[in-house]
Amino acid sequence: MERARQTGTKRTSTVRAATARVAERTATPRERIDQTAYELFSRRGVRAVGVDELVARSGVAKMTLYRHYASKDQLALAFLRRRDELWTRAWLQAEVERRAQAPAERLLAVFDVFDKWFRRADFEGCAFINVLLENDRKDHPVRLATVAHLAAIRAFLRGLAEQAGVADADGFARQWHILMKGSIIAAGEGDKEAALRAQALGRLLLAHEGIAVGSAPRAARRLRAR
Amino acid sequence: MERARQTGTKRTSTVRAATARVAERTATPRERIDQTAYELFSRRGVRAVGVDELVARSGVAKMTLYRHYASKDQLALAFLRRRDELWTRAWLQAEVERRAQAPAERLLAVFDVFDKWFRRADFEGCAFINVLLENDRKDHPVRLATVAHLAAIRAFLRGLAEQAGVADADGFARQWHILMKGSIIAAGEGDKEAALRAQALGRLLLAHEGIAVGSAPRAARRLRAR
DNA sequence: AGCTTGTGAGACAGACTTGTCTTTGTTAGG
DNA sequence: CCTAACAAAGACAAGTCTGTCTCACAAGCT
Repeated sequence: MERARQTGTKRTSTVRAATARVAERTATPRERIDQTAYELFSRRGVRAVGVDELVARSGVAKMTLYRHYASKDQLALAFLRRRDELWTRAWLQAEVERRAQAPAERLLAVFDVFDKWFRRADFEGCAFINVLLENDRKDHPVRLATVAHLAAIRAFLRGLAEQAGVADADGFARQWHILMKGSIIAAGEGDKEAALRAQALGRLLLAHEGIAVGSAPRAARRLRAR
Repeated sequence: MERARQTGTKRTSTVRAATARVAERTATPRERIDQTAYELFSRRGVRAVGVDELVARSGVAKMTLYRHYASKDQLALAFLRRRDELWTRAWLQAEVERRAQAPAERLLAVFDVFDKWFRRADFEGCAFINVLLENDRKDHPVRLATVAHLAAIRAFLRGLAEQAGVADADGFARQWHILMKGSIIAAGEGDKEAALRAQALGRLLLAHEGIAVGSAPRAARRLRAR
């Protein structure tokens, strides 16, 4: 079984070998831990990142980490909360609300934001889905937390659906979320147009609900025309 | 970090402790290995299953496994081929073709098959997605194989789309696959109605392509009515 | 009978895992 | 200035991981 896990930085045989620092040296140890955990867990999942690497890259002593977090699981839970703050709220929701005003337009804007995300060279996939699937036991607290954070995304969608006047806002939000998750997996396979494909399906759903939206933006029309 | 990985059978501290046999004793060692790997990898992914457990549950010596497969990665590749044979072709495709004749009806039947799958108590998720996401390196051979197997599923969808007279059959198949993958993740979160939600979106897409299909089956109408 | 081949059982190596402990600074507050 | 608290570095424990090795045994073939 191959065990190399280099993420850009080369790694020698020993764990402690020159691993690039991920967090600034100026921040407090706690902040360096959180920052490093965020970047490593986001990209590779919780399981694939060891405490040793985390400690080495944040430039912090292992005992310092274990003083702030009782276990790696606790750190994982803190990471998921941070991901919810930074990714779901400060990024996805904020970008969506910045790009459109009307609720239906905001729902469609989700996929405009995804489109830019999928085209980034360092596209990392959805950390919640990654952590959800890497945990086989259904009752594991880390897994339960990811399910809750995914439900929080759905709550945002449901709010928009209600504002848009959808009858069954919960069912609508679950359908919209299926489009989002499906497109993220497709993007992980390498399909960079996945967001536009999902958005086209979203337009059909909005139309079926009798909700008017503006004409398709240029990018979506380009996809349809090819 | 919790490390327990019990899957129904209780496990004591030592790996070799009484683990239930998964494969019949009558089969050849090679068959017992393949059978055990299929069941364990399908349910928990490759990473989470150790060679020791694999060996204990198949009732085979470790050296016997390593005589047939040079490494765990090679065994994982064999598993993916077997999953393609048993899950994709002998199960999904066969069930779809059994349930409907017309290509558009067969596309919709995918979600009828998924519906029964999602409601099974031992629903295990899509092994291809699981293996895809548990491997961070994009060039890893196991990851490349999963991408190929997912593309094989899409090829089946594309064939049906062509028969149904869809103009852009590849784009259509990718959209349909997004619905499938999204619904699988939703089912993994616990939404047992996910297949019907995705099917409703599929109906909208077929209608948009100008393809006539029969009325919604009882289950889908029930979902819409609630 | 003798020999080859495959097999089960298990010890073992070397690396990696999480988490604890000790020792040596270093820094901030009184 | 002195002390208390925090932190860095790293050894260490106990267990896991993949993969190799030996040894005994059993079936099939010549």
